[in-house]
Amino acid sequence: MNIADQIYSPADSVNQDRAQAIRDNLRDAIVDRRLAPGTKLSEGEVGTLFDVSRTVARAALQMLSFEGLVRTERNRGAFVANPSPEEARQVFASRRLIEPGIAIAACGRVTAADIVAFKAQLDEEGRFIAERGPTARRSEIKASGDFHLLLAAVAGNAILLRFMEELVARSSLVIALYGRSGVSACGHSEHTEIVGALEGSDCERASRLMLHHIDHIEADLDLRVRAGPALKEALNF
Amino acid sequence: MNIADQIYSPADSVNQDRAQAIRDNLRDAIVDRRLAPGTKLSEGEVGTLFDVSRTVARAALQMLSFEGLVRTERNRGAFVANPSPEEARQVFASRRLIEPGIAIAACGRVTAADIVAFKAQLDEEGRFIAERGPTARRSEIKASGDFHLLLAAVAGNAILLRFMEELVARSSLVIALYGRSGVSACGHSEHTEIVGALEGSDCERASRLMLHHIDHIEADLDLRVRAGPALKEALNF
DNA sequence: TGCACTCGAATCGTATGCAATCTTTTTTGA
DNA sequence: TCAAAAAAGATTGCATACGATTCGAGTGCA
Repeated sequence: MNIADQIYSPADSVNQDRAQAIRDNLRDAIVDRRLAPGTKLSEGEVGTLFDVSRTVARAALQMLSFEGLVRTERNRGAFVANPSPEEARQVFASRRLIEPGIAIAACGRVTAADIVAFKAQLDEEGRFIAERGPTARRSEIKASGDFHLLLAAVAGNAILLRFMEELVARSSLVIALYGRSGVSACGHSEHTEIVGALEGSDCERASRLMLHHIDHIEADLDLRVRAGPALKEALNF
Repeated sequence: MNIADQIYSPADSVNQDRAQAIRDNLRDAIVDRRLAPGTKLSEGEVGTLFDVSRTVARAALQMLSFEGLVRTERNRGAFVANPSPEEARQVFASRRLIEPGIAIAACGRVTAADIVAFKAQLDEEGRFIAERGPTARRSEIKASGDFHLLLAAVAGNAILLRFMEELVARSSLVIALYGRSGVSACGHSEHTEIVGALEGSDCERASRLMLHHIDHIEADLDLRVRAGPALKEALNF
């Protein structure tokens, strides 16, 4: 359990029903790539898997569809989203627009307690990076996304936090598809630098570092279309 | 029918099912204030009203809930959202962060055809402002929101467009609750100026004008808490 | 009169069933 | 042998049914 979760999960989990829990579960599975893009998620299958009726499974899939993590086709079913290069660009364009501003907002509101939380977060990231094995890799991916979410949480705007949740999740999908280095391309050292800027209340620098950071992540992608989308689709089943 | 709709509706309406249509209908009703904040939207009522089963009505309400236009309470029902002053501030903080960037993006991509569309949009706004009566007022509110959506559509980023759809809708709700001047506070002349900047390819100016524009809208609000949220709730039924 | 309690109406949460639609396989004819 | 048509199978879209929960009115008791 990480800090960012502790901040924004309560509002979510207290919130509603079983559908939410299933959504969270599937979301995590998609984000840390246990579910490959294109994987079919039939209502019945999800239902039996979580031991609920199709009604509830359907609601969970609908939520994921709103977040852009799942694409639904009428009378065909739901599939883990398979973002096109163009969508990938839009995800990162959105992050470039929003996250520097979030960094500034967070910088203006950050408390000593927040800094402690950030340090803990960085430690956790570092631990997973040091470890070996696919489980550690998955945790590392999640942790590096959680850094950005923690920043958004500190910024104190629930709406922007939700937008960031969506963008971070979709980024993970994009990196899974188009990342060059198999590992999470989210530089740990850059996160550390950003926290340093926050600690020094150098908001302008925090913002600039964030922008560069996003550029670096995107630069690690190979956004050329590969083999045409039709074939790509075909390969996924 | 306005231009912005023509741009982004197809993807929506082709998309799914009847639930989407009901969502659009309710959304419009909320946005142009035929449904007051706090109004109860029971699944059964919505279902009979649109002549569908509760299943479909429920799906529509779930969508609205994701967009923040409707608040649902477990085992109690759905209500038109009643944003607090704090939420209102967050809506506008988000817009201040995003829309100047959208203005720049739009400025860099705007075509002659887009300019024509903008002019048509401005004309429509002007027409509704000149007209009298509640219907014209509602159309005016919608049109002034559509200006911002058209700009986002021109910017060419589907993700940001969706974010803006949500923010514009919630803004309308906020203005309904906290607006000082009964009328839409979205200055028509400022829209005109922004289009002028776009036409002259003065991106920096377009961005600056947008920021001021948002500030002006927010400045027209009275965000003091009135009589406590509990009483406010009580007054709504 | 005031308070606690019980009962009932309304509404939601969830499961299930049937029809419609899409996909795949089989059959049929050239 | 191959292509086109037809049937079978799987999955979704939607409606309906039933249990669970909440809120409020009415009742009994102090």
